[in-house]
Amino acid sequence: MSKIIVGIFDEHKLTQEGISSLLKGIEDIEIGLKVNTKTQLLENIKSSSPHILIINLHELNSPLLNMITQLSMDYPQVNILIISVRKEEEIILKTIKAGAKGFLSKDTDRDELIEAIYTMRSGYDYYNKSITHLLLNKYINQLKSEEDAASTKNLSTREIEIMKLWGNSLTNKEIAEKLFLSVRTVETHKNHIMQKLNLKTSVDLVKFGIRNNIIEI
Amino acid sequence: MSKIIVGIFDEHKLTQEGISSLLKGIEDIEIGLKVNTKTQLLENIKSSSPHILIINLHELNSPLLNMITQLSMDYPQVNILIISVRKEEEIILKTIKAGAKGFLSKDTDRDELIEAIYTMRSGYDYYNKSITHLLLNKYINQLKSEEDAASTKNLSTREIEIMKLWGNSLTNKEIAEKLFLSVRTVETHKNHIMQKLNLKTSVDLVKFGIRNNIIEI
DNA sequence: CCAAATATTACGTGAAACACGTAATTTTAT
DNA sequence: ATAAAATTACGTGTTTCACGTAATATTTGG
Repeated sequence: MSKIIVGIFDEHKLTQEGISSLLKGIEDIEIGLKVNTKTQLLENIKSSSPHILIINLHELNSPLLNMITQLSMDYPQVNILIISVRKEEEIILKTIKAGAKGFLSKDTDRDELIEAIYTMRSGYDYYNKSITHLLLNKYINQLKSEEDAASTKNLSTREIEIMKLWGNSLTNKEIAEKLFLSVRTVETHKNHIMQKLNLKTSVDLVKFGIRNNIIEI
Repeated sequence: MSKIIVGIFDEHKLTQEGISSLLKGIEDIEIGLKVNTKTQLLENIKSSSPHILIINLHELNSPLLNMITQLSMDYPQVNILIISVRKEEEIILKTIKAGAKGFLSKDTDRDELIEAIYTMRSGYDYYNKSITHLLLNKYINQLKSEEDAASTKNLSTREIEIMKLWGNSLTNKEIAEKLFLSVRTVETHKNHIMQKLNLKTSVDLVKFGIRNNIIEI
């Protein structure tokens, strides 16, 4: 395969140099674009046509996010790799949704950067481990608090199950079919839930479910 | 550090041999336990006390899941690493919730298996990339559907007003009295809201209201 | 181990809410 | 000025809710 052309967009010249120097001397990689402003980037991206565009994201603001969206639509062959010191869920997800194909957080070393570039050159996405952990932790906390809610308010397994399905917009009939129960049984379970939780309306039940991570919003 | 003692539980002897051979010849790793049944595992786990217990999960059933839960409670020093050809969200999350510290899907190569073992020996969790993708996709889909809903909100003042009251746990009758309307009118407004937002159930309406700051949670 | 408590299943009945249509009157926007 | 949208309201059939009763089944505490 021919050389991988890498572009670097970084509003801070110094950090840009840092990233650039990390990649210097790698035979397969050629840095074909180094820009500090949006204008420079848009002027030169076409002629340099990098395979990978590294964007060092110092802070997430909507102009930058829009730029990423725009780039990924106008130049789909350019794979955008975000580097960011911050790794809040919001930032990661928004950039990926905007079209970024990779994300590296601050605890990434040179080897991983290179690995990411190769991976993305082959057409795959690359997200580093801290992101997996971030997402997993969220999931697991969700699962845990689900249990907490169930146990503190002494809802039974079946009740939680039905609440979940109902909170997922299933009708009583659909729930009944899914669980091989009669509609009346589903209703009874729901009655019991309302009694146990001392709730007045089903609106309250949805809210309770959301607050306690039983129902996804 | 002394050798890492690895145990392998696999109901299929052949695949067990495969995993075992992948690890053969690595100086730091010693395979101290190779079992095919739950009974064998429980009989020998204590004496062999592996640092890592690889469980090849051919299919997820509750006895296996319970076994994982039990093991992780009874032998917290044994780090459980799940290997599974399947990678449905449910399986991954359930095993992790049951106490597994690592998960590798079928597209894992030998190097990654070894990396996972070293990582877990150091006390960290290890989940491979396909899992990140799985979780990310779920998040992104969620974000997308949220946006669609928000962009479609051309609700009238009256509709918002009724939605708010309803979201405050008032019944249709109460809303009607408060606004000097007939119950039927309140119903009509709610019908219109549902149509405009293209929602199926009132559960969805509560969620929409909360997401769009119309209903307080 | 057994009694008591809880969970799970299910029905009856009347009231409330929902789905889907129709429709008159008023307000808004082009 | 006139089309589009908002506000009001009803008809009718279906579904859900509230509240009770009740037969197993399972779990748990003494």
